[in-house]
Amino acid sequence: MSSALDDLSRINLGDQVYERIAKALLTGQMRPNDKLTIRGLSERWGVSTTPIRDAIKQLTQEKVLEQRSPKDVRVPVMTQAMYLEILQIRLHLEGLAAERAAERATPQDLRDLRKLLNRNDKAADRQNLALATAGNQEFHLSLSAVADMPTLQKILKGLWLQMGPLVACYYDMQPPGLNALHHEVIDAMQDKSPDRARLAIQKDILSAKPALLDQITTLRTGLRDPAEAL
Amino acid sequence: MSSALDDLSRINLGDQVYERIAKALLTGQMRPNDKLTIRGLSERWGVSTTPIRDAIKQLTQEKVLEQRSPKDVRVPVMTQAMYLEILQIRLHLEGLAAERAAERATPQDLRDLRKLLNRNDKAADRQNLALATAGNQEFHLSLSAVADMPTLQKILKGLWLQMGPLVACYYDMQPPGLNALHHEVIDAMQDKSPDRARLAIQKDILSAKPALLDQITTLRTGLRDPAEAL
DNA sequence: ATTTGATGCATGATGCATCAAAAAATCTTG
DNA sequence: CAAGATTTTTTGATGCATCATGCATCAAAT
Repeated sequence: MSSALDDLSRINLGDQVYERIAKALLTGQMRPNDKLTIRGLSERWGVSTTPIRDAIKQLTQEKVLEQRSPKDVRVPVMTQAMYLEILQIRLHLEGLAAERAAERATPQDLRDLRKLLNRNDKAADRQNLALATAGNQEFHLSLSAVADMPTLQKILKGLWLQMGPLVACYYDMQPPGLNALHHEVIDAMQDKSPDRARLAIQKDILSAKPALLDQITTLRTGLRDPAEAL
Repeated sequence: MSSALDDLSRINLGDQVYERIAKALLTGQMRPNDKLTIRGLSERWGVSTTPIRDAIKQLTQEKVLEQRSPKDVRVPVMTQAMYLEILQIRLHLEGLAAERAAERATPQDLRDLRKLLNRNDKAADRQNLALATAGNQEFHLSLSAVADMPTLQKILKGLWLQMGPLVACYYDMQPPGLNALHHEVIDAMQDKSPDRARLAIQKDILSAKPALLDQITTLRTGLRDPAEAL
């Protein structure tokens, strides 16, 4: 299960810190507008400054973290424009991934995906937020894995990370339910219907749109500058 | 003209080194299979190890450079599979950029783009490879700029960097000519025809496909391991 | 009371020393 | 002469000291 994590102690510290920050963003342990400092995380996690600096630099470059000023790096507050842009990109790219995945999926791939979906459904039933959000993301990314498109997967991973804090905040108050559309994607893949698979995943992506737009407004008004309270 | 470059001395060294390596890749000064070492570049360019390390780390993470083993970072040799994957992604994303650009382009945008194309045509006439390749790339990226989609542009920039060494090798022996399809893209934008703009840019992207596939085969046979020469 | 300027602290950038791992070169042995 | 073992060299990762800069705080002047 943790084939990639077993070697965690072997790979370099910077990457470990990267994953740690990524996880914190995805699970809502780091919230929009939170400030990150090299020395702060260094002391908190007992790691020297260099690996922390590496990780923050990379995340900043990927736009997962935002550099507001030379010494002020924060978890970005998603704007509506940014969300809508990411949405368009995802519709195209995840649609592409679903198509190709439908063309290439092996019986084993389909079994694995169904197993994953069952796990997600159970997590949703039990209101296990962390597992449900992680599972949801894993499903979306696994399409590009089945499609055998590593470059595409890397791009999508980045986009998911950017949306991470927003989604985490949302699930925080509005836990996810079962996801029929995910099952429809797999059914389409099993029928070798790229078009249906694409449409299903696109519909799934769009289904979250209204709620996330709401969440964006909530966050931005909630985090409004105290000065505006006049 | 160099609004973003005036502050070059102000921004951090790591980013300067990043740009320098990027330029070297795009202009063919660094070739596929070339090995990069921190200390090597450090001495060559008179910069300390830290900024070089930063730049190489970021480029490696973006898959612009390839980490073959823990201490062996190289300019990747593009595979056919990788090229075809990037091609699919670009068809979708640059198509999207062209559509949105066509919807939003202002008269000023159109003037700027035409000016750019004229410059490119002249560069092609004069067989100025460096200018022609840079200009070609600038045109493609400017579509996402006009579309006002910064996230999309960042993704496309990364993909272009990945293809950089391949394109540089190709232009090296097969200089580019005028590009009628680029003009067609702008004409479509001026007519506010997103569909035509998308089709034109997609056609342009595909027009390079056969030649680049050839180039891939050439490179891979040319760089074949000496051991195979039995 | 408000604004402005000076001072000190926090912080990122950079350079460098050290260490362990990898690679290269050299030597040994069959 | 070849293949393996061993030594030497190269190299990336990490930690840390230093430096320049930005920010906040506080006091003084208006």
